[in-house]
Amino acid sequence: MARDAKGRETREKLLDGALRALVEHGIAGASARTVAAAAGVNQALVFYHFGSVDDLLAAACRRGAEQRVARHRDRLRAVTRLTDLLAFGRAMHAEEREAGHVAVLAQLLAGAQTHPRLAPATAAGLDLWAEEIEAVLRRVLAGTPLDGVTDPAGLARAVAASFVGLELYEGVDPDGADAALTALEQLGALLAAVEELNPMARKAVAHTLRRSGGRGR
Amino acid sequence: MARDAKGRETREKLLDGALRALVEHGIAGASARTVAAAAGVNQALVFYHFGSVDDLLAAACRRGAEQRVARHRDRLRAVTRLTDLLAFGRAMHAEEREAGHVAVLAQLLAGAQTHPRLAPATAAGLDLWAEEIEAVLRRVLAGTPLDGVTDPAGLARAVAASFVGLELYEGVDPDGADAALTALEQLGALLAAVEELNPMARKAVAHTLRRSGGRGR
DNA sequence: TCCCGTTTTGAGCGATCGCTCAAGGAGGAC
DNA sequence: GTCCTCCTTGAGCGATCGCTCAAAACGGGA
Repeated sequence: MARDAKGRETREKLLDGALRALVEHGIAGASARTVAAAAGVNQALVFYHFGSVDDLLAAACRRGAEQRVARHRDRLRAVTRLTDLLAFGRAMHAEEREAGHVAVLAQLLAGAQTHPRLAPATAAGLDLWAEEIEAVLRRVLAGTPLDGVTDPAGLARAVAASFVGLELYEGVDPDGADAALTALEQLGALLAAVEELNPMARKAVAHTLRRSGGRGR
Repeated sequence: MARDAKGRETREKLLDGALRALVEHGIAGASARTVAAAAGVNQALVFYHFGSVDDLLAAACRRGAEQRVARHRDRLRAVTRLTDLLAFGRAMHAEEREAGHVAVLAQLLAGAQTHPRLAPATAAGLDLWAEEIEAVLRRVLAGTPLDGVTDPAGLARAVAASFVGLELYEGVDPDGADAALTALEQLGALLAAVEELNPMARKAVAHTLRRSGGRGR
């Protein structure tokens, strides 16, 4: 093994171990010893390489979010309609669950409420997702009556936040979470239906949207 | 103090202290000692009255959800339009935040992923909210083109889950959470606009909805 | 070969964890 | 008064926490 590659490999092991420990034991059980055990290294290396447990978890959060986005980026970018976006969300969620990656970001978000050092990392992880979703939304909404009415950046954040909530929900009530996802798909069908309206009806919708202010409430 | 009222008062103090400790220290910091300190009682009473820390937190979760629903039930039931529902959500969230009640349910949901004893209580707490929201949705959606297209029970769960996600989001990125809420309000304006369409356009929307299947995807 | 900087190790520090326990109030029944 | 039951207390158990440290192991340059 090359000299300079040793420390780097250990860091990789610790980051992977941190994500695995978060899935398995939650934020409360992700201690230096459990993370190191999951990584197969000595627990003192957590502090040698990352300084503290919180800093390791923050780094793992960034890495986890990047990996997850990378796993699904191609399919997310292939989305062209709102209903496809929801179908993508359901499929991605099922796959992540199958692979045991679920709720890591949610655990870190919960921990960030009381561990200030985790907040920037979790916010960055969410933003990574939100930016991907925002790009899709901008493309999907362009030309529809919704264009210019809804803020794509805000909507993307809402979608990202909702997904975190749904992942947590699924952990305590899978059936309820499934019903929620189905209802959202039905809601997406409404938005898609507006796109498919005949020109006159579509014009009426657009007009009503403008008249209602387009700024909510 | 009457004989039978002593234990009951201690239990009340512990439940309140548990909620306060959850807000202040998060699920990871809500130990028997911190909860008892917040309640102003001896830590051994946690185990005398509730058996374990997890059982106390579960009871506090139920109580917290009930109290929160009770605090806002009147105004929630006064909601008659979808846009009012979102405005209510934003106002309730701001009030709860002001009062320091935010993210308790979110903390418990995160903890429930790895503490099986918490899962039923958090699921029940979410359901309490979802049922209130579901009743409002049934009333609000009745007679609109959305009636019969979207499942009110599932949609209510989606709303409840999304709100949990948004509370967590706000803890790490207040501006992003605010943008998300605004975007949702804009989305609500679209649904409201459909309600306000002229009869012909509205009929076209309803027809398109039926043609698109009404079951999502 | 020896040296030196990096990495790894296992022991151990003080603090906190969930929980138990023996001991002692504080009413109410008699 | 004497019980009896419920409630409360402070000490303390073993385990785990984040983190530190001295010493060993290792690999490359001289």
